[in-house]
Amino acid sequence: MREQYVEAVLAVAELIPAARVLSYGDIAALLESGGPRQVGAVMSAHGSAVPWWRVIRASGAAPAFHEGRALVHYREEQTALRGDVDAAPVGGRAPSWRVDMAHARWNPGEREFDLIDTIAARLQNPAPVATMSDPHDGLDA
DNA sequence: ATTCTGACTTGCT
DNA sequence: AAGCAAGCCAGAA
Repeated sequence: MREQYVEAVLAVAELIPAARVLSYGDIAALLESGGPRQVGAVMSAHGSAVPWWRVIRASGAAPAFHEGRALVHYREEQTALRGDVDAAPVGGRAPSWRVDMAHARWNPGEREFDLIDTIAARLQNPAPVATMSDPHDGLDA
């Protein structure tokens, strides 16, 4: 997967405000590139440095294998949740709670949307900078 | 080139 | 509401 893609996904993840979330699929859609699984792959491998708990499954379920740590953050940020948060923190079974997507799903404002659009554009155009006024016609070599 | 796999989604029981 | 199958996208074996 291109390094650019990783950067783009992480960049979007960082834009998500506290107490709000986006699904893997949402991010793929915003970037108009790849799919939910690609975004998931990026988060899995490079997500540790960003607010990864704000990128979840479309169902509202927290990232697989990280439900516990995610819950800590949700409580901290007062993210809207549904279900029995206090019930059985037991391993094995799936958590009995979910993020309330209807209320916590983030809708990028015009400003953020532009920013994301720029990121998406850069993703498809490898070298958007410094080329337009540059007199170099062909890439020699 | 083919097959397997996964921090995913959706639709159908 | 919970489980299952199929679809999907890309990287790895």
